[in-house]
Amino acid sequence: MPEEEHKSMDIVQLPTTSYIILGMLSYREMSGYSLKQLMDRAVKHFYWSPAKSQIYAELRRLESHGYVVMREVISPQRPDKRIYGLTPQGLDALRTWLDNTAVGPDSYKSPLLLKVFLGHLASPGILISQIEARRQKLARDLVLCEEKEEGLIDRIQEPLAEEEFLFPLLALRFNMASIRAALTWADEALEHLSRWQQEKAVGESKT
Amino acid sequence: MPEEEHKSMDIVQLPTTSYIILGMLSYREMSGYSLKQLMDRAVKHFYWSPAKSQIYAELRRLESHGYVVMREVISPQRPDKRIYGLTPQGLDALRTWLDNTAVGPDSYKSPLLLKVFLGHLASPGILISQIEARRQKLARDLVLCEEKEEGLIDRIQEPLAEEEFLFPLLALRFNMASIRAALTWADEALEHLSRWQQEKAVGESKT
DNA sequence: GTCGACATGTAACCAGTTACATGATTAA
DNA sequence: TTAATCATGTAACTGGTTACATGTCGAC
Repeated sequence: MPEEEHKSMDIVQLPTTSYIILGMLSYREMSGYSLKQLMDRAVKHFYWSPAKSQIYAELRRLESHGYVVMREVISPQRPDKRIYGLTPQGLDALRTWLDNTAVGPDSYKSPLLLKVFLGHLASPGILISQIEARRQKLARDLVLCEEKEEGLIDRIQEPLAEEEFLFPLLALRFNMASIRAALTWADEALEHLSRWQQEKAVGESKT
Repeated sequence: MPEEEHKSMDIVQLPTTSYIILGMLSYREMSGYSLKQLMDRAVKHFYWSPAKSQIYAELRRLESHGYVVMREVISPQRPDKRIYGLTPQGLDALRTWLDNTAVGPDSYKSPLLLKVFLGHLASPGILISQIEARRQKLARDLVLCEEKEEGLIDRIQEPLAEEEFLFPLLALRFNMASIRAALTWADEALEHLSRWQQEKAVGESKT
């Protein structure tokens, strides 16, 4: 049986970060600097935002693959800029990645949960205050999300603009759902832990 | 050569991974091999599980700090083992880290959410099937969590054992809350996306 | 007689961070 | 004058992965 040949010109394996950048550039061309700002606002919450030094390096790599093109903007007033734009090949690579059904697994790293997990070695009061601090941060984040959501919903009502805001809205809704779940969990955990703290205090006073 | 002297007095700042390992060794002494297995089962879900090569390297580093001690178990039948145990200094370092109120922020990386966010460039059918696949995986994970939860609740009822299982239970409950939130989100997202798919199909048939 | 569990490691590599370096403009 | 924002980068480093290397034992 003859082997099936798929001749594909330069299939390059890029890390996820590269595709984030290509994705951001699909909205509009941008400098490394503004890319960093956009990623801090938009993707940090469900993925992450690389250090600026890495963004600049990544842009140069993408350029070497022909996925983006650089254009220098020299200004007498402002600092010089390097504006990067997506090429057809870049868009193609991005689409191929998006439509690849193999989606990597989520990774969740929570130092707080780790401390909870090892709580038997911690000081009850400190553990409780760590969770309380987190609960407050979550509450603040939720408010920010709600404000952002309103802005998106307003703009989604405009005709012809639905597609542009549906996807960011879905991503935002995921964040909000996660935050609400974490808040509920924190309340429950704090109840358990205050009982534990009391029991521990009683146990120690008896000795 | 008396060059090798462990430096337990140093104020060393170790990566989180080191403290996970110290934490695992606080339950019982273990080999690198069984450490890896335990971490895959217990901490992978709310933190992550390093590659085995890293665990072995990390154990050697912890040993050089005097936080763990190694004992070789030579067996004629089984492969030789290196069993690592927590030292008082190691426990001390772990407790200090746990009680440090500066808790690092959670980091959440979801390639799926990234694909959703960039959904305007994706093929509707494929994006939907990616989310559906995820929903099924989440449902399976939830069942596994529920089973684990029952086991923990059973053992938490036993007197004197509460502390030992309260903390793993709290961590597990966090997972479950996150999974349930993600499932609800997926249902909502799939509804939105199927409407989008239809609209896109109508729009294209008109041209 | 091959496969999976047990068990430990090395070497090469890559991804990503931090600290450093430069320098203009604008606002307090 | 101090600080923030704009703007781009280099160098040194660390954390972590993958692939490779080595070997035994028990089960099918």
